[in-house]
Amino acid sequence: MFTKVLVSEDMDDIHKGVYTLLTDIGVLEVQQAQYSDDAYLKIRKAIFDEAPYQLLITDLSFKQDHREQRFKSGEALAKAIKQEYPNLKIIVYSVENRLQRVRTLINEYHVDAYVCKGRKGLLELSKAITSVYNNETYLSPEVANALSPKNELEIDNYDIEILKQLSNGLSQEEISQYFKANNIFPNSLSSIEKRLNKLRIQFKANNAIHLVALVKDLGLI
Amino acid sequence: MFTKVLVSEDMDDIHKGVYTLLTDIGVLEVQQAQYSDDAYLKIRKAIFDEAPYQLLITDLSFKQDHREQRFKSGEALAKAIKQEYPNLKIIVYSVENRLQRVRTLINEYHVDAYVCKGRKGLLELSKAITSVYNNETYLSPEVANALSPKNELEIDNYDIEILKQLSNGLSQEEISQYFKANNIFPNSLSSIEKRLNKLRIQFKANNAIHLVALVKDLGLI
DNA sequence: TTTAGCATTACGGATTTCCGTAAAAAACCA
DNA sequence: TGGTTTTTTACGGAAATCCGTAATGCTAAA
Repeated sequence: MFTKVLVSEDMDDIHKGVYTLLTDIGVLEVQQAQYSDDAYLKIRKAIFDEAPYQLLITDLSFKQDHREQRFKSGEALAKAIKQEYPNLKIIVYSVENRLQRVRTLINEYHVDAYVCKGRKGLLELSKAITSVYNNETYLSPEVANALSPKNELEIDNYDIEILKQLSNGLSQEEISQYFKANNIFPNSLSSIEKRLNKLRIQFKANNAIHLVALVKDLGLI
Repeated sequence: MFTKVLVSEDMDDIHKGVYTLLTDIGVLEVQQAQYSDDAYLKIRKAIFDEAPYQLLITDLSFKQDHREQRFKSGEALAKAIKQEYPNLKIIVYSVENRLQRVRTLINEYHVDAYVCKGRKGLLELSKAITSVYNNETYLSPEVANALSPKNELEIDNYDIEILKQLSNGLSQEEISQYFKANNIFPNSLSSIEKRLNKLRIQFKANNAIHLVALVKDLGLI
């Protein structure tokens, strides 16, 4: 079993639960980082001291306070860590259950497991730890189908960008201007209209307002 | 100190933190309910058995699963409980930090304390318990100013209703129809337009889409 | 009762969105 | 290469919005 684990989690009650779980399954050394930056520094230092962590369990979102953080989220942290230290296993433990985000974390950042906090969160976390220890990836049932594609048929970054700008108050004409200025294609007003129309149908939205409300609720933007 | 406390919280790790806190400060009997409906039933049963709880600590949002719940949220639970058993103290313990919701909970549902989950969540929860035990209300610092009015100058329920319907995909004309059908005044298209215009100015929104996006981010709808 | 002030409604024109069709351009493929 | 499909752009009319102004109605004060 792992012997040295870092838990990056800012809420102490959740950390308490994770901590007991880890000690229960025999992890000797469990450390907590309340800020994502602290986690990063601890990981570096541990490597420098030649006593590296074998596993990082991290939340995705951290409450803001006065301290300015270099890593704004667990996502950024995970990405950086995996790039620099691909050997360090990472389990993301979060309430977030958006498939899109899970997909990015697994496919692009190559984290080793994704566990949804929830009623059975700790139980699943324990499973995840075992799987990861055996070099397998693990996904909570709720997001298990995140990796099977064909889901929510292809909303790409271009779509997201339009929706974002729309929710920022730009008119379709202004979005067209903006795309032209930033060399994003296609960028004619007509294309923007067409794409929005496709999205409206896809999300069964009555109009652009409805559409933006829906995708905001889904967490796509 | 309280002797019998019910914690309505579906995540077992958070519950673990709260549980240790409660036993640490000397509460003898701590029970957990993972579903809001369970909490309601336990409270009723305890009263029926003449061993009522003195305090309910509840989250606001519960993860959904197959079991259909009568109370969709901690809000509904708190409201019902306080109406039927005003003597039972209630502390809401949630990540949610929208002033509007805190205001409703305190002013309309008369919960006794509102604590934001966060880095210092458990600490604040402990303070809240003491305050509530002394018949005082308690608010986390983050939401302390929720009760001072003059905030976000007068967005009333009528405004909220318009914004909600708008985000539901109704056109302004349809909202007018809807208001007429439900005897909400004013309900002419012109009045709706005017009110939306006021809101747009107030929130510095470029258009209706922008407006809805902004108020959704603020958690007003 | 009259009048002033405010809220509600009505109206009209400019702009934007919505939606279908079609031309132009680009990508694809024997 | 020429032909086909797909993508992008263009255009036009109907509907909805944005926005100012004006008419109507209601209430309270003089």
